[in-house]
Amino acid sequence: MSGLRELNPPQRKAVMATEGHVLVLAGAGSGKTRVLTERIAYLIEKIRVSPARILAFTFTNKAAGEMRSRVERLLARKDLPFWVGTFHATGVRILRREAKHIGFGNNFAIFDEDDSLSLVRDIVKGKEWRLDEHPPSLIRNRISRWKNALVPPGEALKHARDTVEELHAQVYQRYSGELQKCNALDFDDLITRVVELFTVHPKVKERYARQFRYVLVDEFQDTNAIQMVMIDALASQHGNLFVVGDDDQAIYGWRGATVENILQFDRVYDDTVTVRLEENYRSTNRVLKAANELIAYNKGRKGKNLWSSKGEGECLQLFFADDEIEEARSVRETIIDLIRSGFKRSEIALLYRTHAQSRALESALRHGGLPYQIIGGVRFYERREIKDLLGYLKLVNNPRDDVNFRRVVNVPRRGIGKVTLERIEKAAGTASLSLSLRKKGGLTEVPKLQRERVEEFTKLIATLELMARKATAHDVLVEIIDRTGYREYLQEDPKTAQTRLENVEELLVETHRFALTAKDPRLASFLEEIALISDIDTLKAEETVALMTLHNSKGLEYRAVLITGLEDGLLPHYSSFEDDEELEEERRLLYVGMTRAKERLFLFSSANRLRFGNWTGNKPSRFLDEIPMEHVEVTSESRMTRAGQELFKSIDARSAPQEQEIVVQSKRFYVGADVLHPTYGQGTIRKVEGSGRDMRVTVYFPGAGEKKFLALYAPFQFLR
DNA sequence: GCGCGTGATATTTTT
DNA sequence: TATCACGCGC
Repeated sequence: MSGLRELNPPQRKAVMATEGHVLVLAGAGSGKTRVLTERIAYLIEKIRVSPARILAFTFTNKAAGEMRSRVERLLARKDLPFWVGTFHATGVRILRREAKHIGFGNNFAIFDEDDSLSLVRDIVKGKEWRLDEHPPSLIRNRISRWKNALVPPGEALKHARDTVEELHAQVYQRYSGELQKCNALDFDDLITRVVELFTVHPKVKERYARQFRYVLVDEFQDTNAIQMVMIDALASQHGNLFVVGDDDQAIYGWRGATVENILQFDRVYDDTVTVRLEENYRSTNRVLKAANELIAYNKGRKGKNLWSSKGEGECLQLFFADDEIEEARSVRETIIDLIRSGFKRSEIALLYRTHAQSRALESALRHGGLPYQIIGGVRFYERREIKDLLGYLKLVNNPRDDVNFRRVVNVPRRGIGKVTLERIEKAAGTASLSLSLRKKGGLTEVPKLQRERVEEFTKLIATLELMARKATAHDVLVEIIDRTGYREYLQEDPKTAQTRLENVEELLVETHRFALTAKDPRLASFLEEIALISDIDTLKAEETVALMTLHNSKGLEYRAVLITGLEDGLLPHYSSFEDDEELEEERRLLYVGMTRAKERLFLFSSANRLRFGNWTGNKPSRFLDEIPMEHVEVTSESRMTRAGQELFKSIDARSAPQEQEIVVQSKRFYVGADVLHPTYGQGTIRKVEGSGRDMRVTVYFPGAGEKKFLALYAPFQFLR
């Protein structure tokens, strides 16, 4: 345990406060992963806790894997049986054992977003509603919200607030029935069903709560209400709950995450010990100060001030471009310069607000011959050909999966169209499609030719199913591609054939790799792995520049970070303009991006952008006004562009102490604010009078008494 | 049952 | 720009 000595005092406190409720407010780069791993190691080695009695939640599978290997390295042991995983993965783990209590087989399938959406779409179609009048994604969202509020399908109708919602409630009811029929759970179920299980079967809950003597949660600011219920249940027996988070990095409010979990924690558990980690080990002070000043504009926060002993560092660089092509070009040149000055490609990240922005950037990088990897975007597993093949694999793994039956029954085309499918459904009644077809003689209404085709398909699936019991996922996939003539089918369209075939090959490589490395190489295990995989989990340790959204950059760090698209409408995004809280979340998003940088931070803003094939104009992000210009160098190229010239006028105006600046700054002058004065030291604002240029503040300094200042010229630093 | 043309629509972020 | 639902004609 030599690691303990290397921790700073608050970190050590966080590691060693093993009993009761502990809330760690961990600023960006303050070593929270370190604290988590040291704490687990400490529990196992010093407190002598059996590893199986420790449960840790992480935000991604990748983080879970890293945490496990770091703990094992610390203790120089292998295969420690402590639980670490995402909420979803942990939910699956529990539900696999307890499925019978909630009326499912323990071999239940997991419906991904797409399966679940298809099911909603099928239900809407089945009701003969128009898809454009009843958008499946909207309904799916509504269902998700009901589920997360623990409203069962039977009661949704009562909760519906208008006639449209009443229709959605009908879909919800049907949707639940269909899931049951398919022996499948959707993403929401993986958590809500655990909570339901614990409510209906307190004995089961008790068993788990007794097992887990210590529960730890990372990225606590991005947990939602139902996850909190799950955490609380699991920690209910021993009451040893350790959560780590940073309210300034909460970026999943739109997904139902609530900072209230952090803000209320010490009120919910009155034995809470709070530890603050404010020393940053990641970034230089320029980066940190710029980020601190920006985030200080947010109101709803606990407040903290990060500092670093890493030295001043280099200025941030800001580049204004006329359009996104020029922006991409300067991104490329910046990266090339960085590499020339000794940066490795893998030490550089390129971030943006929306996936759509990656196009221009990718093309510039390709032209510069710069290898990159892109996280997310059009995801591999969402491509048509991959979905088809996975559809087969899913159906083979779980013949009750009607959603994937419908997806693949006529792919490649085998003459089973709409009408035949309807007849199959009618004949099946309430039974699942694939299974009912295995009984002879049901399809009397289907013409002979079609019936033979259906029988052939049924036989194919049954054969593959038999095979899948022993064979690897890879072998089953090879068989599917062969038997269905899937390659030939893709070749029918010469325009897309090549890329699609390459994707199929990639899937084959993927399953092959899985067959060689996985503990259980069989189909079910493969499908489970890919169901829970997240974009960021696919980030490979390669010598490439990483491209990703700001959301995906959470938890990562890079020597150099480039953030593009600092424009009003993009960052902050349009959708947040109306709502202060959403605007604050956008600000946090930029804060998260900025604090990923260890040494160099580059910001890019473009005056024009191509949207749906039309050029549209954008103003520079309002957040740029909130980053103090003393830490920022506007690149000389910007002076050359039209956009840059315009902007210079406003920046020059801004750097002179004028009305505008005071308006922006004024919200920082309020009674009770702590300030630091170069000669008088620390003080507190007692009084604020007037506004704009004439604003006066009275400050009380313990060493020097009360002093009055004109806010405009007050040489304060603000403390929190 | 299938293919094709047309027009509407999308880009916010995702476990 | 790229994709997809829809409807028509074969």
